[in-house]
Amino acid sequence: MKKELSHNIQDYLKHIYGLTLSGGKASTSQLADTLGISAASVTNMLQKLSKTDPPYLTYEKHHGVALTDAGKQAALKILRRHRLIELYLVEALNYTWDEVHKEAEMLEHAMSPLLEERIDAALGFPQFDPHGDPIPDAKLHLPQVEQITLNRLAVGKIGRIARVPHEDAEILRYLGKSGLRPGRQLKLIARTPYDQTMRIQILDTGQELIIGPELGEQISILIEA
Amino acid sequence: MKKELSHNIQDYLKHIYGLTLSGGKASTSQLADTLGISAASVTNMLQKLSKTDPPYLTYEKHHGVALTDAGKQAALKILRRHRLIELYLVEALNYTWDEVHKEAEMLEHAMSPLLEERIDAALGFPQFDPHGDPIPDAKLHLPQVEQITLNRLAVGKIGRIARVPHEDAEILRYLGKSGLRPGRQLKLIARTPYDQTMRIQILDTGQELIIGPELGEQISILIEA
DNA sequence: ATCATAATTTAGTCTCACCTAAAATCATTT
DNA sequence: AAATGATTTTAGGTGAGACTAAATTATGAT
Repeated sequence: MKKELSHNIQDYLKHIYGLTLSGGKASTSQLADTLGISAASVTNMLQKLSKTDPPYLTYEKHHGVALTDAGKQAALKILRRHRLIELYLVEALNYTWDEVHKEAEMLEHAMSPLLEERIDAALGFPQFDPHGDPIPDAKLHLPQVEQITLNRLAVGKIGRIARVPHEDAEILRYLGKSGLRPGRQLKLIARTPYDQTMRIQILDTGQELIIGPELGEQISILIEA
Repeated sequence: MKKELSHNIQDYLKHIYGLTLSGGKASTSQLADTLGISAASVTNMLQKLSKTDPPYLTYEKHHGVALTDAGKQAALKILRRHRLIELYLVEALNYTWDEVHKEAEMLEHAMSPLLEERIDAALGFPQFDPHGDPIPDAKLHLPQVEQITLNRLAVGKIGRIARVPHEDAEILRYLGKSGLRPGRQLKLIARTPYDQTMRIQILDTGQELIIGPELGEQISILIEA
């Protein structure tokens, strides 16, 4: 019943959570892509995970999957560990924010509840990881925040960066160099009508940057003015 | 060639290293016992590990195994990680020494070279873990120490505790309560001829204790007087 | 030296999580 | 409504690492 889920299964659930965050279902091929394995393998696993007791996801042939509550809980548990580790590595062990994702990916599966608790306490029960992603608390509740993507910020408005993408080390090094990190205030100077490219200014440093809409979609903002 | 060894194989090598430390070979059944699996499974794996390129151990039917140099290097690498983790947990995350072994057992397989390096540095390149076991350095060299088991200490002599057993949490809690930990000075008051039971005094606290020969074999001492 | 018992090895299975190739289904355009 | 192309599923297979049962080899007591 309260069996430990395998590393693999935890990864599946985590990725499904990520893919279904904005509402819909996750498709077999999306998962195959993000997990880096074949679609056939994914199908097998999805069928298996929909037939456990309790089931971790709802599965309908050819129509993708969504997490059940049990699946969501399991995903949040890993996510909590992942994000606590990321923050801990930065705070305590001098990691830069582009180094932590891969490391956390390995450690999250080897973390005991005790270690989770100790790290949480050592960090002062933090709510956000180095990329601004929310950390579920011990009861797996997420901090509620209201944020929009940079793409949806109106021209002339000021906002505070809440969250940046977290997986790609190269992007993170670029963002870091540009001063684009959670907590910083930015103002949207202009948006090109044709291709939606944005010109922004980071108020803390005065620096101006051009940001395309793909990246803009992945940056979340708290509106301030 | 420079393939990553599987967790399982790493565990085999680590345990073989432990069992052959004092010179001899490790037997199939010893390994089956310490690994908690069947002897048949062990035989399979040993044969496999003796036929790799390079081989990790030398195997002769019915006569046990010993590590090759390649096997020893691999074992020391895990041991280094294991012991660094143990010390780190105690120093940085408020673990007690009876909690760290199991945790390290999991984490050692999920540790990147970078994390190993950062933890090593954060600890100031330590030479011994919380139980007094030597930590191989980055080049996998062990600190040289001269120590004998408590069983071999002469009556009336004073020694400093160098090393205690590390796996059994219950023993560790007992040792901790008794003040029996690395660094403490003790004097061997008497040894019963019949059953080799020892009466010792911990000089730092004045406390006296009775220790049997099985435990005495597992406690290492630096002779001081 | 023989015999009983213990330790080890062989042989044959099992499960897990992946794979490829082929078949089936769905979605879109004509 | 049919055809094309993309996605998904089925079917069958692989390697790792465990298992049990049976066979073999070693050991130790008489």
